[in-house]
Amino acid sequence: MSIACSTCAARNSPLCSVFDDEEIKVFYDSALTLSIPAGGYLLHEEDKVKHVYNVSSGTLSLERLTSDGARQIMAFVYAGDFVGITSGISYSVSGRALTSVSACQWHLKDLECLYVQFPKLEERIYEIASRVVAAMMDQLFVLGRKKAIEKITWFLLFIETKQNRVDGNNGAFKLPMTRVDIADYLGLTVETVSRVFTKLREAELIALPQAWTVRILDRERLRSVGGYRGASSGRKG
Amino acid sequence: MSIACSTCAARNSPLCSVFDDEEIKVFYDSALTLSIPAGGYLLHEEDKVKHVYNVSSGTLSLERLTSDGARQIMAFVYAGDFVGITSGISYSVSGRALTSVSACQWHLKDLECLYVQFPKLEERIYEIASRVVAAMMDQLFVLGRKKAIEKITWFLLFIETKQNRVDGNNGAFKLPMTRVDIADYLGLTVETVSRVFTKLREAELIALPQAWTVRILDRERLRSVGGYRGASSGRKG
DNA sequence: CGCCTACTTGAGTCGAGTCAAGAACCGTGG
DNA sequence: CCACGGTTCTTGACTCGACTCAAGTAGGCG
Repeated sequence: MSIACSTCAARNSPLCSVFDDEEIKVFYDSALTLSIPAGGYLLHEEDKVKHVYNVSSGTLSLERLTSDGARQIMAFVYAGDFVGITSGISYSVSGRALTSVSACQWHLKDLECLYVQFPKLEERIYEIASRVVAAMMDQLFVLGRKKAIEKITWFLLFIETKQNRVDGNNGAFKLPMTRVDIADYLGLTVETVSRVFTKLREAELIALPQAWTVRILDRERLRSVGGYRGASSGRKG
Repeated sequence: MSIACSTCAARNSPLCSVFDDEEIKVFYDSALTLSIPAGGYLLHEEDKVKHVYNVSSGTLSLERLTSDGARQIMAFVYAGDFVGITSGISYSVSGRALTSVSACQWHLKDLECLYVQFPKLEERIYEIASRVVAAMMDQLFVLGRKKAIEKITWFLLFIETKQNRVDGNNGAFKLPMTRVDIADYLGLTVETVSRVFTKLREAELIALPQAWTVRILDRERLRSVGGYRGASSGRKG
C-alpha cells in the first residue's frame, strides 16, 4: 500500500474503500495529487469535464454564480468526498477552496480503463452519485420549506457531523466557511445569518467561543428547532 | 421488437434507447407494466427500495412531507423519465400520479442480472443519475436565489419543454399540476403563485385560456424576467 | 342545478432583505 | 509591541415581498 494512501483521511471514503491495500496502489498510481491554497479553485464551472477528484484534506464549496453576482453554494465538500458527478460537457459548478485543500485527480480516460480492471469501481461511483442526489434532496427541502432559524440549526447539525468525521469530536467544531458562504448555501443574507447566530447564542442553544467555532449546548432543543433527520440514520436516500 | 415498446413514448428515453430493437425484447420481458390512476402512488417514501421505474405516459410528482404537513416537491416526472435513483434502504420521496400514469417496473435483482448481460445499461443509469444531479442543481439555484416572479417564469419555460416533448409544440401547453403543486415545487404559497400568474397575464407575457393551459406570448421578455434581475429586482430585492 | 374543489383576489402582518454604521479580528509593517 | 488597513461579523432602523387569513369566483362532475 502506498504510504500516501495509508495515512490519507480519505482512505475509508466511499471511493477509496472499494480497493484493498494491494489494489489501491494501482489506483493511486494513476492519480495526480493536487494542492490548492485557500481561495484557489479546484475547477471552474465553465471548464470542460476531463477529470474527477477525491478530496484528501481541506474543505471546498461547489458554487454557481449569476451574471449579476448572486451566488448559490450547492455543497460543502470535505475530505473523503468525491467531486465530478456531472452531465454535459462542462462542470456546472466551481470548486473553491475554503481552506488549503489537497485532492487526488484522475483523468476520465484513465478512469474508464480502471473500470475494466475494477468493475466494482464503476458501481461504487454510481453509489456516490445516488448519495449526492439524496443530499441534494435534503438541501432542496430545507431551502424550499424552512424558515431562517430552521435552516441555520439544520446547517449546524449537518456541518458538525461532517467536521467531526475529519477532526474527531472534541465538543466543539470549526466552521471553515464565512457567514456569507453560509448565507449563499441556505438562500439567506449574511445579516440574517448573523442575527440567527446571535439569537441561538442568546437562547444558550450554542456557544461561539470564536466567530468560526461552534459549541452545541443543547442538542435536543436545537434538533427540535430544525427538524433535523440524522445523517447516519439511513433515512436519507 | 415488442409492440408495447415500438409505440411507447419512452422508447427514445435515456434508459430504453440504450437497447436496439432486438435487445429491448429481453429488457421489456423482465419488466412489469403498471397503471396508476390520477392521485395514486407509484411509490411511498417509506417503502423499501426494491424496484426502479421508467415512466411510459402521464406525469408524477416526487415529493416529501414533513410531520407538520408541509410538502416539498423534488421533481415532476414525465414520460421517458427514470425513477429510482436513491441511496439507503427507503426511497426518500413519494411518487404521486398527477394524471393517470403507466410505467415499467423492474425488480432490482433482475436489473443486476441485466447489468451482466448488458454492461452499457449500468453505464446508462449512471448517466441518468448525473442528469438528475444537474437538474437538482438548477432547482437549488432557483429556490435559493430567485424571487417569486423569477421562479414562476423559470418554471413555465422549464415545464414547456418537458410538456412539448410529450405533446408536441402546438403553441400552448398544459399544466398537469395544480397551483398548490407549483407552490410546493418552488417553495411558495398557492396565493403567491396565483398572483404571479395574474401579473404575467396582465403584463401580456402569457395567456391563460384555461387555468391549466398556458400560452407564451412574449418569450423574450419572459426569459429576461427569469434570468436577469434588472431594475425591478436587484441582487436580493 | 348544486356541490366540491381549485383558483383568484383583498387586507393586513411578519419575516427576511436593504441600507448604513460600527465592532471585532487579522495580517503586515514600522 | 502597537498602529494601521482590510476584511468579516454584528447590530440597528427601515422597507418590502411573501405569507396568513378570509372571502368570493370559476370549473368540473354527478
